[in-house]
Order: sequence, then C-alpha cells, then structure tokens
Amino acid sequence: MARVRAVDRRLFLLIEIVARRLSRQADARLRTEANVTASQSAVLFLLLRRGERRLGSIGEVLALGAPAVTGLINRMETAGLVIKRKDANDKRGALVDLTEAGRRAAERADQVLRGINAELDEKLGETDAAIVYDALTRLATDTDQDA
Amino acid sequence: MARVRAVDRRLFLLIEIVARRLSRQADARLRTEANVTASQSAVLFLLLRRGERRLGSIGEVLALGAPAVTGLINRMETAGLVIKRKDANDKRGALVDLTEAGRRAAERADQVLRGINAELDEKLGETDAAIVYDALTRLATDTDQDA
DNA sequence: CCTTACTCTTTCACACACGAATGAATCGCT
DNA sequence: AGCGATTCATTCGTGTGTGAAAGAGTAAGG
Repeated sequence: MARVRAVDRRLFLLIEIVARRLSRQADARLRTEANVTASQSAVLFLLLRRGERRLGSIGEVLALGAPAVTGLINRMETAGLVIKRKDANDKRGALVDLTEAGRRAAERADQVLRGINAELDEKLGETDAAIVYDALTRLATDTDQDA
Repeated sequence: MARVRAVDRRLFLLIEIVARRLSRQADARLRTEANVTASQSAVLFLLLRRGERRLGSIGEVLALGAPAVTGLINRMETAGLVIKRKDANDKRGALVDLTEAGRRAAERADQVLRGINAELDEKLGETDAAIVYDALTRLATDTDQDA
C-alpha cells in the first residue's frame, strides 16, 4: 500500500487526497447516523453554535462561494433542516436559521463529528494534532488567499 | 476576520475549508498558467512521475472512486492531454498515458505546483510543514479508512 | 432627487465527486 | 472444460463546487 508516495513533496495534492478520504468517510457516517451530508453538517454546526446568519456570512466562514451556499441552503430547506427568510433591514439579503428538525439533526451531526475528531486526534497524537490544527488554521485564515 | 473559529476543535471541518481555499487558489493559477484544472494536474503529475497506468491505479493513488477517474480521464482525453487504450494483457482494463501536449502541460503544472508548495512551506515554517506533511501522509495511507 | 457604484443573492453552464447498478473479462476451483 | 466469484471500467442519478453574468436593493455624491 505505497500510495500517496507518488505525490511526494506536494502538500497541496496531499491535502486534497486527505480531504477526500476524510470526507468520504465522514459523509457515510453522517448520512447513516444523522441523515445529513458532510457539507450540510458544516452549516448545521455553524448555525447551532452561532445562530441565524446571512448566506454570505456562511460562505465566509466555510470558504464557500455564493452560488455554493445558495444551492446548499436550498437543498437543506427542501429537506426541512433550515428556513430562509428575507432580511427586513436589508432586502437584498436573506437570513437562514435552523428548524426544530434542523436543530435535532445538528446535535446528532455534532456527536458524529466529535467522534471523528477524537479518532483523528488519536491517530495523530496530541502533540501533532495540535500543530496540524494550528497550521491549518493559519492557512484557513490567511488573508493572502483572497487576493 | 474571525472566520473558521466557528469550527473550533473540528479538524475534519477545518481540513475541508483549507482544501477548498487551496484548491480554488491553485485551480485559478493552474488554469491560467498551464491551462489545466487542479484535478487534472494531479493526474498529469502522477503520469509524468510514474508513466502509463491503469484507471484503477490512478484512483488508488489519488483516493478517487472509479466513476470519478473515468470522468476525469474522459475530459482529459477530449482535451488532448492523455490517450487511453485497452490493455492487451487484460481486456477489462485500460491504460492511460500522456500525449505530447499532456507532457508539456504536466511540466508547466509541475512548476506551478512547485511554487504553491514553496509558498505553503514558507507560510508554515519548515518544522511545522514537515510535521503537517507527515501527519497528513499518515491519514492518507491509513488503511482503516477503507474499512 | 437621482444616477452611479456597490453589495447580496440567484441563475447558468460546467467540472468533479459519490454510491449503486451494470457489463465485460478474468480468475479459481472443482 | 466450465461455472461462479471477482475485478475493472462505465453509466446513472445526485450532491457539491466553480466563475461569469444578471437581477434586486442599498448607498453615496452631484
């Protein structure tokens, strides 16, 4: 099982590979245990922690473009997880909030994510996990990337 | 620019966010400088380093499912980057190799990837980059994930 | 006021990924 | 030899993401 060795010294390619593997695994568990997709669970998690938000704000936190957020929220609304309503203070925008079903789903999804996270921490070891977490946070918040 | 803070302690969500940001950035550069997409560049890179391969082998290295590889290779064949031919020794399979145009594109893409990698190394610092690289390699090659 | 510039969301056409099911070829065992 | 299980690739339907362009609403300056 050599694998991946082929992408030696190309961190970008490696991150893509890891993201796909984790995502596939997480998606399967989230679908069976919480009946939501991995992408949806990120939105649920955000709304659960921070409450009602605009579409653009969701995209900013999750590093998603506007069309991606529109589509994701529409599917979640169809699934009854969230409701979208016009922002009375600025009629260009829309506010998204959890429904009751969405809140329950968010809590189930949170449990699954917690489990996945614990497994990752264990695989990496506490020290490395902290370093990886910190390094990725730097990359995720690096403002250069918007330029 | 708080961002991302919302996904605190959820390494899985963080990796997804970073992967999206890097991918978007890399994709834009690869499209303008090498006229290929990020996904395509991973295949080009692999074929350049390792030569002709079967579809399944590409999927194994890049952690892609069979349908994803089929689609990716078909688009690349249409673009004239690779050729696909039946494997004479096993007619179930097909072998993929670079065309001349594909080889040139692969070399341009490799340069771009090298640049992106250097920037990442610089942002993370040599020590952290090595740890991150090692940690992600462990996750990418972890056989549990196939279970 | 009112035109011009900007911001927020949506629509469009496309690329990319998945799981499930299918078809074709090979393998393996009797 | 032949039959059943396995393997490789493709097709299908769906979800998720992109950039570019359009539409609606707000803001700002003459």
